[in-house]
Amino acid sequence: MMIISRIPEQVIILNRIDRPPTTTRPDEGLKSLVKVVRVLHVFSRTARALSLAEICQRTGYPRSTTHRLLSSMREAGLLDQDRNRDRYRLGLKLYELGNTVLANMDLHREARPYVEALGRLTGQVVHLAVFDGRHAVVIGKSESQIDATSGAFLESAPAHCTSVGKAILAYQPDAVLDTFLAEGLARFTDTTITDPAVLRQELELTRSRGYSIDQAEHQPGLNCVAAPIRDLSGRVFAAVSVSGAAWKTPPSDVGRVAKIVIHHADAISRALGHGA
Amino acid sequence: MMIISRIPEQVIILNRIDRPPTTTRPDEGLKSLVKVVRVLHVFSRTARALSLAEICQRTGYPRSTTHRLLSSMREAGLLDQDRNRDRYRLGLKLYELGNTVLANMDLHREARPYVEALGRLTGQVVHLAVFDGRHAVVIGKSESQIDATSGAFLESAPAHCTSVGKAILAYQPDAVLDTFLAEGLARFTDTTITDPAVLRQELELTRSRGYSIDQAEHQPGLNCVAAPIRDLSGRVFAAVSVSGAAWKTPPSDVGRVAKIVIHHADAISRALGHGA
DNA sequence: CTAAATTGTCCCGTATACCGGGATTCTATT
DNA sequence: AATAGAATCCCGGTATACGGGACAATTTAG
Repeated sequence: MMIISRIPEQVIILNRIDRPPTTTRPDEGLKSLVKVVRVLHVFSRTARALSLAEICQRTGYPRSTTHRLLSSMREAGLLDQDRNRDRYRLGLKLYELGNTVLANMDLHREARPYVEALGRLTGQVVHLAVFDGRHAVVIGKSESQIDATSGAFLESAPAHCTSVGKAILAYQPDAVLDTFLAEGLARFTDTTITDPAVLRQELELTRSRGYSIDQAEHQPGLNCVAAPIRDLSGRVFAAVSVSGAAWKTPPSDVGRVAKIVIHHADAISRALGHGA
Repeated sequence: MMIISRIPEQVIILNRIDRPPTTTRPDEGLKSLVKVVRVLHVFSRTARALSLAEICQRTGYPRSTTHRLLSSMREAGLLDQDRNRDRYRLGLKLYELGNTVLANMDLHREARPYVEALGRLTGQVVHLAVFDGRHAVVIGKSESQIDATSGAFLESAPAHCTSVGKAILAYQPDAVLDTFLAEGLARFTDTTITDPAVLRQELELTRSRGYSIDQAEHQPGLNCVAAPIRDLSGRVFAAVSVSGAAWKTPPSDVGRVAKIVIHHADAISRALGHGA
């Protein structure tokens, strides 16, 4: 008995005419997928394992719905469940997918020549890093380019106390920055920025001049200058930096070095298709 | 034997007679989520960027459906799209989620004492690694335990030529192994196993004796012995190994060392809740 | 340069797959 | 053993996603 849908046939023709931009909402698409992603985002480094009730509370979804959702996600491998009746956590499959993302980045190939050139030009160590929401993960280095497809070293450091981290952070949407700040800013040296308000100012400054600096905020005696790299959709997702011992890099040099770093970073962005 | 549904209601019969016409299966849950995951799995290290048509072809879904699906996934951040009308690839958000999975693993905490004990007992270097579908990623080492929450080094090597890799691979479901083999086995030394059939045999052997060995298959002159680690659902997802210079470890020692490695690996599994 | 073929996007009625209140079962606590 | 609280299951009703097909934007062929 389906009496539900009975739409007047006359209206149909008119449909094509009215194409006012306001009526067509950005329509988030599949409703269930929105829910799934929402659930995934409930997990974080401080919320590693959550019960059904906790997930309900944080998402606002009804218990029954959430339960079905979680079961399906577990079945699909997006979530793992501690034993049979216990808490949920992010699934191992996500780790696998994440590593595939990293391995498939064009950044490895495209950035190599620029990273090496930058190393030769400055005579200092150059780092290439991507952002994972919390850390700046180093995927390339002058003199020892990393090849993610055949085994590699990966080094990572918190984003708030490294030049690459701040260069990326400065261009993230507010939501990302808020999430980042929510987990706290650990101190590493006596110059590490641990006050969220101060960091926001620092990022503002970084945006305004186009490059970031690290004054021994992670490792004592080590200064760095970094500039952001954009993917072909224009989003900042990586950065390059030049590092040097503090006593070897007088403040007067920073501006000069920064220009070179920015130039190379922009070249990498272009190689990735940004603005093409 | 199997009673599918215990609802012998006579009343309902009129309304929905056909209960088990097509779906007698354990009901995979949200249909759309199954599709989403299927699409995610179409991507791999050899299929980095795919067009709508290619994805349709590989999944078998109709164009229209796939298009809607891809749009929603892009909106959700699960996929990124090169420019506006171009290919799709796995989204950066997946990388972020993957790193969260790694950071949230109890393995870091729980395994540390056992890894260190194993290092003291054998006097050799001990590695703790997890599997990402392709590589064995080292997340812990005797003498220098890695803390994923505050910055770290990660070293990874292909699974087919390391003891940790083979220990994990030996216990993976067929589908995972097939995917792994499909991308080829790179040669590193003259003992590296590059023939899929030979590797399958080797894994069979590994299963039967409970530990794996690496006879200089990745680095010349370096032998290793590894044993699998299970999470609390019983799945093998990690392994520990002991490495030593080939000339220092006579074949007669392998059995003795393997026993110790297995013992510690099992202890870690238990600490994670396996069999509790 | 035009035409044909291919590929991406949009529309819409329909069928179905999901929603969520509430009953039921299971586990933890007193 | 009894109670409370959480997780799981059920089922009617309806919102939602499906997918054929039209249309638009490319690319390739002529």
